[in-house]
Amino acid sequence: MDGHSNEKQIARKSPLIVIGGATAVGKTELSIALAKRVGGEIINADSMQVYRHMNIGTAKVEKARMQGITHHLLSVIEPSEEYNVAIFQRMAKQCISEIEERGNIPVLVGGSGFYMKALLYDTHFDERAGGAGEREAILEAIAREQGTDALHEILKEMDEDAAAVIHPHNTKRLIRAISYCEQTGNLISQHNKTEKLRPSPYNFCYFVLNDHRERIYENINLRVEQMMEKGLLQEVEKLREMGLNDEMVSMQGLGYKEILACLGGKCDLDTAVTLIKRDTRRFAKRQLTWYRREREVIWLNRFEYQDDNAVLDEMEKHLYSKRIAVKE
RNA sequence: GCCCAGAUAGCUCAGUCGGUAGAGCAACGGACUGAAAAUCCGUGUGUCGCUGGUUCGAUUCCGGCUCUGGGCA
Repeated sequence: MDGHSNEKQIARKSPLIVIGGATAVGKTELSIALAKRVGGEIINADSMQVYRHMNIGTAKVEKARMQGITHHLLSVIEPSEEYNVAIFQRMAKQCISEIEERGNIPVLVGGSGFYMKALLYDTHFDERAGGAGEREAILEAIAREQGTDALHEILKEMDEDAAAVIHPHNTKRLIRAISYCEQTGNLISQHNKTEKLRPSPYNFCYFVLNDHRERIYENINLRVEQMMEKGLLQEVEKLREMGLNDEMVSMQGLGYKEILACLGGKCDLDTAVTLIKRDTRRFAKRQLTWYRREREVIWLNRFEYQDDNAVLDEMEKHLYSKRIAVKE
């Protein structure tokens, strides 16, 4: 392929800027600054910031810090409502087309790598294989009564390749694989194989903001303290009064599940805070593992730059080379 | 100044009747395709304070030194 036709192809695809990175690394501020520079609108790719009434624990941006930049998919779902990758993908795609109509650039920002990947590579989600239903409940009961190995055996009968890859203890994965096969008649291993090869429909730049691990951990510890000062306890109390409990997906968010356990008398507040810090650190580590595996990622190590402006300059260089957000 | 105890993983400690070492917590690595801030898997990461001596061989025994507790002056 020669340079000319390559350029033509790039020009045909929709532009998309993606910013990922571990929690508390500084994505929010940087993304707003970039959006200001390139004329962007931000789409939130965070599985917890979508919920309403969950502001302190999710470190959601306040209106004042947005500097006039439009943010999408923030506080748009009730904590009792269902939300997952497929829903996120559908909503985010809608956002992208609206942003394009306005002549702006979509900037996908968040820490949920799975969500970002689903949008970026337009992963196909079969409508027949929905979320948690009766079948899932039955499979869960089997796991409880007969052990997860029983589920593994069931999957082995249906999809040997999937069974070889999913660990016998990973109940969630096993249930998903089994119900996918049952509901669609297809093999999940086959589905994953084809989705992996799907090219992105976007002309994108995928940035991952990073810093020294120690620095990230310091930020996390500090941020959790600040959350407590801002009234995380009261926020969770309010959610509890609204009737939310630890069964709900939204209440499995970091900070929420620990405080909820504390309110339920399972531990004291100091222990809960320590656990939030530790679990958030572990989460950051998992996020990094995810991004490390992603191909086509542009790593931005904060410690290699003078300041945020230098980071932004670097980002613009990459955008320019892809003909994204080029100013005439 | 003298006496006693201790010094082993990032932390708290165990142990080796002399054959280069574990436990808990913390940490680290990985997987992930409709719960993803979820779920699951894997890994000890160490000059056994320093320095001489005895010994085939010392983290272990002996001497000296340093540091940290506690006690007596």
